[in-house]
Amino acid sequence: MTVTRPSGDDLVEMLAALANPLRLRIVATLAGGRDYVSHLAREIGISRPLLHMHLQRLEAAGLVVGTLELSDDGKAMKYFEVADFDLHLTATSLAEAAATLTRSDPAKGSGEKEKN
Amino acid sequence: MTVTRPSGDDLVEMLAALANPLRLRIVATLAGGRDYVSHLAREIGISRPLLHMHLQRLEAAGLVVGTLELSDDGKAMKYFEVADFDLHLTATSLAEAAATLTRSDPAKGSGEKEKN
DNA sequence: TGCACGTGTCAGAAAACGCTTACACATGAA
DNA sequence: TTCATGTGTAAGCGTTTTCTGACACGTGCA
Repeated sequence: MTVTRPSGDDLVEMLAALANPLRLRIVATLAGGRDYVSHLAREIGISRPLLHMHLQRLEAAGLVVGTLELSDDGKAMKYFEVADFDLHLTATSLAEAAATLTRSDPAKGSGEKEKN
Repeated sequence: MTVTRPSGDDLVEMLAALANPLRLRIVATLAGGRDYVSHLAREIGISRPLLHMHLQRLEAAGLVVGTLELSDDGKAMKYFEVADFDLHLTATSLAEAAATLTRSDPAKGSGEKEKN
């Protein structure tokens, strides 16, 4: 498996997505096999809207992938599975990522168009 | 360097500490050498109280270490340096960590004393 | 005595986050 | 038609996070 090397902003988003016990559990459960939203919600023991929100965050970070499929009885099911990521976090690897950060850099002033 | 393998709760705390552009930049700067709070605040371009708060979070997560020292002219200086960590994040490694989570486990009910 | 430098901490506001409840729509089966 | 299943989404609310500003204390030096 190749090591993922995201940009600074992307890394922050991925870390923020993983820095939550519920979302960590969601990824862990999906690591055991793909599942659809309603069933996964029952499996973990949380409400479906809440799971929906967390899955959105995980998918936005590129950690899980969702695909809308049609079951045999014609129902629309959204299946999720974990993406193929491999993050390596070290002081030096973080320094490399931080060098590519575009937002919140008071030192560089407002180089970019950052609607902070 | 040995790979750090924290518990689920500790991992969440470490990830939360890193999931912030400013704190990522702080770690990156400290990776280039130890520094004391006031100087580091000027270096990064943020206020000292704000940096103080971020350093507290990073230290609580075990990512940086602070030591209070006395300079030659008798001033109390708090020097910070990065800790020696090496996190490896994979779907399976996250699953292992998630298995040790103690908080927010609706499936297990409230096994622990969790003042949620 | 006053200024410059270091430390720490507190109060308050704006924004983001986590969660519940309720609503909308679709399908197949009783 | 009604129920059970699946989907999505919006409103509301309490908590946490993030940040500024002001205060406290200490030392050395002009």
